Amino acid sequence: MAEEPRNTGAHLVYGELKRRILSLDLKPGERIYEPAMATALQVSRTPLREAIRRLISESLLEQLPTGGVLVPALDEKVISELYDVRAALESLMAREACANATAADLEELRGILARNAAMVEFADEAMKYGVALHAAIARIAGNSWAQRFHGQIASQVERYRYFTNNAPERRDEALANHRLLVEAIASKDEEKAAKVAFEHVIGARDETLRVISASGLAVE
Amino acid sequence: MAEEPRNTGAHLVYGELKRRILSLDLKPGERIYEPAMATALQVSRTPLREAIRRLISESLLEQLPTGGVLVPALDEKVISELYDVRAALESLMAREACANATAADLEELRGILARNAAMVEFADEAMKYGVALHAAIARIAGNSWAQRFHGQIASQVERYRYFTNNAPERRDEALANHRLLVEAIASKDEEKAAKVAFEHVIGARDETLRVISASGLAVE
DNA sequence: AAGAGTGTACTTGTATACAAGTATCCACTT
DNA sequence: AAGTGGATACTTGTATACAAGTACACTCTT
Repeated sequence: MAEEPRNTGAHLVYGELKRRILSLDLKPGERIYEPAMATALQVSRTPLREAIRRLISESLLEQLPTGGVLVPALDEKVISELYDVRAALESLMAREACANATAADLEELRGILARNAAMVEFADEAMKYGVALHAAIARIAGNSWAQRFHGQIASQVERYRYFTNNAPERRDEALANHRLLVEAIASKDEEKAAKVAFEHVIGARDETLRVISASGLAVE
Repeated sequence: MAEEPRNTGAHLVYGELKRRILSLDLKPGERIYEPAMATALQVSRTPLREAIRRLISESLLEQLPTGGVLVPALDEKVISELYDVRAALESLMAREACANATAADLEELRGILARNAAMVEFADEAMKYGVALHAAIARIAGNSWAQRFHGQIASQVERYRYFTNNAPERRDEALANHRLLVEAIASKDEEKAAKVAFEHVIGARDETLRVISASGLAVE
């Protein structure tokens, strides 16, 4: 995850393309033509290709057998897989956070939790502190590979953001799970923490799948 | 993991560089200079750079803040992280295999197990069937993202191959764990399967760390 | 002698020209 | 009319030339 964003053109192009993909500004299924995109971004094909290759390696772009490149379609099966892997990773990080958390760390977690609770009626803020909690746990766990994979998963899931459920009762449930998680970490109960984290994410998965099957997922 | 290895020069170079990195033919800490490597591999810098970038994105190469590229050093902390993530992923796949395994799948797993048992006295063969068992479970689980990450982890671990313990008693223990795992999958006991897989890999981690601290890990 | 400054050799980053391959469209054949 | 053949326009893949930046050594100063 530790990105050194060296001010090279390829990195800027990477960031811009990634932003467009995650925001669905570049539509799923849409093909990318190098010359057109290069002129649009005002760079030559060389740094553009570098950015494209990197995005392919993260599955934020997809390579056709013949060599063309396109934005991957959205897919219900894939999102289920993503949440499952995310559950496994967050579960692991919760477990490792148990072993590593200092008193100061626990204070930080409880602080985030309190802000989360205070803001639970505001969807944006609640989401923000939820993410902050996960980030803090990831930092405490200190497993760079878990963080890296988790970051890739998060990027993927971002494309399905439209289908996540932010209803108030859902936020209450998340908050309750977060409380359980922090307390498990505080009591150094690895098994409990791992289990709570796992099931929390699985719950989010099922909820998202429910929203998708209700609202319909456009796949071309 | 589904790689379409299109016969492009960049892919060949990628494969060759990866092979050299994993075999420690390119030594940890060694820097890579594009012009020299390009002439050595008889391609221009363009496909070489493409391969290098891809390897960087998999952390099989490392980029210096100033732009140079080198082979990452071996590091005891990292290998612990790798095994932990691997444990989480294999645990997940074992769980998912429980849900998906057909009678034919179980037969396949038991077949591999039997061959593993028959060959337990031969290190290479035993290792081979161990890998085959994990591959079969991964296939049955059918989670492409878990497989993808697991593959990356496996590549990383490959560089530490020298430090893995292949002693006979170690192989017996692995076989016993594999038996437990297959039986858990056969009985559709997700929690059991997940737990056995997790602890099996954690055991391998501890053994590897023991070997490393005994034999000493050369870091420059 | 130690340090700062400068110049040179070499590195990576980018643009562009070219080669090879793919798809599409139209004419032509059956 | 349908299908096949080929020519054409356009795609991606590669090589190379060039620009920008980095590191290192050497000299000159103090």
